[in-house]
Amino acid sequence: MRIATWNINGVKAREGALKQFLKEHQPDILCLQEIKTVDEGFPAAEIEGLGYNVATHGQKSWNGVAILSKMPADEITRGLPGDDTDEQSRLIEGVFSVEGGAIRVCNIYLPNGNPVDSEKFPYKLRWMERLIAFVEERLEFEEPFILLGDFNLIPAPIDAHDPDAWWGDALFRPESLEKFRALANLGLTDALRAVTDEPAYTFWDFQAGAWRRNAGIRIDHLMLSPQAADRLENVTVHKDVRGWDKPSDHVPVEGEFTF
DNA sequence: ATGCCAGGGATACCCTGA
Repeated sequence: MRIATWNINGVKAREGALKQFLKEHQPDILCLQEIKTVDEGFPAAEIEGLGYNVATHGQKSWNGVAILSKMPADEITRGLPGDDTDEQSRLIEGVFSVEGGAIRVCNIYLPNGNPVDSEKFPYKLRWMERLIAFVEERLEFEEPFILLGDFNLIPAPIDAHDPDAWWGDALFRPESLEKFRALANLGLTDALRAVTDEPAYTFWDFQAGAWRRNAGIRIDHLMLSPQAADRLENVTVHKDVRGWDKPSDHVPVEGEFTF
């Protein structure tokens, strides 16, 4: 089974690219972030026409996440617990039956957190604390659990073309990375780093010729419970997608599993 | 220190992203 994540940066602007990717690669599950629409605005009929089930957790203008899957989900959960006042749509989780059991796929769009002297940075850190509590509970199930999406976190200097340029940024601040390590230390494996020690970027800014200069960062991740990590075969970063017409600034990252 | 570019929504010399 192949499970992918892609920050699509607006599903309405990217409908053509989304269809092309689904047709070319046929992932079993594709998790989207930044759909930037309410549920009713998602082109569900078109995607269902390609053989996918669609579950969305949308929001007007910003954020919004979705899970596309060839098999229907047994269960869908929307929203991150822990703060009833948080209205941002940044988490959707699906449970899927596989041979011999079930897998749980949790799709997140973790807050960016910039600028760090604004409310956005403490919101990011609090969101990560809520995520850690949520994942801790999920791991108690001791089942294949895949936490994937746009983490807005650069895990290590190797994950940036120019790490010095990111010093002080919310994506690379010590406070942010400390929480990322706390999350990983619950027992999650960074899938990409389980298969390669080489740089592999997933985001290139639209600005300043970042793509042309390969000035990228790795911020889209698949984090695996032990039961999922045991079944990991390979990870593919679909870098070519960044070169398509009217691309998103992120590219799809796909994990291949034996279930 | 700022804008670079892009999408959204309603058309704003505006907001957000990373």
